[in-house]
Amino acid sequence: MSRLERAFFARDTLVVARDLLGRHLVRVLEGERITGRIVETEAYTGFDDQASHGRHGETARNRPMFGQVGVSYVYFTYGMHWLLNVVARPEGAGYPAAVLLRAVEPLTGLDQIAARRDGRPPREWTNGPAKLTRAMDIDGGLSGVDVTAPGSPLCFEEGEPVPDEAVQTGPRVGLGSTPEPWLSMPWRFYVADNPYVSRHR
DNA sequence: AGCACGATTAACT
DNA sequence: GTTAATCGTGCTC
Repeated sequence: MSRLERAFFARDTLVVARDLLGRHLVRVLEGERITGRIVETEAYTGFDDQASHGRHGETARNRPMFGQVGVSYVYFTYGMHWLLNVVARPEGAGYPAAVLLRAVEPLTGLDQIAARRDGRPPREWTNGPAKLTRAMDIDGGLSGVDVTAPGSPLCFEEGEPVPDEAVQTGPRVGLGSTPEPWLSMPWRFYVADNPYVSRHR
């Protein structure tokens, strides 16, 4: 299975978020591959997106969002959760942007995932942004990783693209007090009727 | 220096 | 449906 190259991520953030559906997220851990089929993403883009971590400018935390595309951005939130993004924007675009990985369908490394998600049914292993990082042992140490570099502990592979009729969109999740119109922008992408898409209120 | 809150989850009633 | 857990970040004083 071939790896997604830098050019894949050097496109409009919304296009990349959409195109990541059906692709495989690969975590190489102690020589073993934990992989999942991506079924849910969200786009965060531009200085004006009031929901994006990049909205107040560059800081030590959000630095990857301002850097090269195809690099991971992993951050800590709610005092206990790590969330995984990958930087994506057109070449030469002068703004921060990234795609949040919200849910995957487990494919390989099931034993490793099960061990990290002990006691829970498979459906709840990776159906949420913090669940998948827990399942795949992803934390802040994996922020700023070039996912297109050979031998990287994190990468993306071609997988099988999802046809338009199987793609659904909607507002992004968990934005709380974010003002309109950003609160309602349909920048969440997910595979229709897939049991691993995250559930929420 | 202090403080409110978050791109969430799991355990309750 | 409601709420506690838990702490780094970034804004305000």
